[in-house]
Amino acid sequence: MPKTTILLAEDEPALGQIIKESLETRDFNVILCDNGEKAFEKYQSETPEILVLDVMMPKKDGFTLAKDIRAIDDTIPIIFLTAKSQTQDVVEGFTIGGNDYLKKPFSMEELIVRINNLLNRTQAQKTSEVLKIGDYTFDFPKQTLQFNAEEKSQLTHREAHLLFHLIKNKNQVLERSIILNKLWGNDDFFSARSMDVFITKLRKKLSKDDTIQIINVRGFGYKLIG
Amino acid sequence: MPKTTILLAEDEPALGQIIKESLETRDFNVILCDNGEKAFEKYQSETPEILVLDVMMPKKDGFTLAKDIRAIDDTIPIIFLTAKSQTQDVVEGFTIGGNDYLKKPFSMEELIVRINNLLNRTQAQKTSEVLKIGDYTFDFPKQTLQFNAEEKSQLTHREAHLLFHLIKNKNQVLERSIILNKLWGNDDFFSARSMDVFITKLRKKLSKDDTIQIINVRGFGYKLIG
DNA sequence: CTAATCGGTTAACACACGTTAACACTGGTT
DNA sequence: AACCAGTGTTAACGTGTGTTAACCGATTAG
Repeated sequence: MPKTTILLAEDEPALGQIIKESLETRDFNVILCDNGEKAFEKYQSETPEILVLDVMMPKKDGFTLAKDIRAIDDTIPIIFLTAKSQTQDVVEGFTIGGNDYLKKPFSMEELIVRINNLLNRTQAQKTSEVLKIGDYTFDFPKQTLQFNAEEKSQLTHREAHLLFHLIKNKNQVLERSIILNKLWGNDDFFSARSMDVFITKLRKKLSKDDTIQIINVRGFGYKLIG
Repeated sequence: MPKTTILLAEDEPALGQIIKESLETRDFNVILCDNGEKAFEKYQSETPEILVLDVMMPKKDGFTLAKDIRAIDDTIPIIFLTAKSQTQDVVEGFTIGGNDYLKKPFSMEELIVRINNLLNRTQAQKTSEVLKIGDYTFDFPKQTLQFNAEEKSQLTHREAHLLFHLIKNKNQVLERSIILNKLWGNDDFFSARSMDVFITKLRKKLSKDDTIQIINVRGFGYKLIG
């Protein structure tokens, strides 16, 4: 999974560096700018997934910057960092529309929670992980498998993950060791036998559509065709 | 109004006493401990509203102490007192979930301003914790759950806390041990079985909207989807 | 051809989790 | 003091999931 890119605009160097480093330990990719104009340039060149903007900045303040970016992109989540002197109603005007704000001083935990909230919300609306394979519909997050308009059947956690990887690599050979390491954390004898059992289970659950098959490639892995 | 209780952990006796006395003149109730272990005991027995922790202490340092307390309570404000002015230490403090930090030497005025900031802020944010999940509206502070426009049903304390964490981690797997340590304070057999009961209760109360589900991930935890 | 290896299938098993009810504890009411 | 309602824990029993074992056929190396 590629890292999520955050554009951070904060003019106070020490604080900006602290936030940047903390977010990087949480596996985000952070671009730090110390004024609004630079931030606008970076927004266009780097296409970040989310913006964290200090309100008071030289050259171009956070609200103006947000307005300019909103004119181009009206879905990207924005979090404002405001000093305590900002009046309540100015701030609240901007909280409508997928935005959020944080009063300084704030804890990193709070910021991270809000970033994740906004990312999840927009992600859930963008790409729900519903995959189609033959006459089946597979909902990975809900772990359900539906044949045509028949009743949904519930898959177990392991079944769902295994099927997910097979579908993602449809019509290609998926190596045994790769699956084993991803789902079992190792590729020893017992895990391998366990996986065989799950392949059997999936074959059974996918047997209603005979155009799709899980084919074994001896010594290498499996290939889902359909 | 009852006095606000501050837990102060500071190993240098002279400094600890000065801070304690000046805070008491500002009408705070101060518990002073000279090491991290004592502080943890006092935290449990006295339930303070805010923590002021020296980073370098014998027995248990401030960061470790904060980590242990955060496992139980993730809302209590924490202020770190640090002699080391290096950025890395500050970052570590923030990522644990600390709310603020002060570099030594600092003025009492600074400390008091920050204490008041954090107390006001967390109070203000606690009252607005209204979360949406599917067709339900969950009011965490009021412990109510409402389906569409139907009448609100009252949740118990445990139910509300468990649901809160599930919603905060919506569409991600929430580890059993994390929930158990946060809500029960341990993760032994009996607490685990107790939690199972509450999961059952929540599933029942959330059953009116069948797009949302609490899915179990065997051996890891639960995932709220919707 | 034979032995060795890999994978397929089924069943047995251990244990994590689900569900319900009984129980203990608390705080309030009469 | 006796009672009651509400809350959370413990107990008992049932179900589901994933691992292991056993047995088998298919494929391939020697």
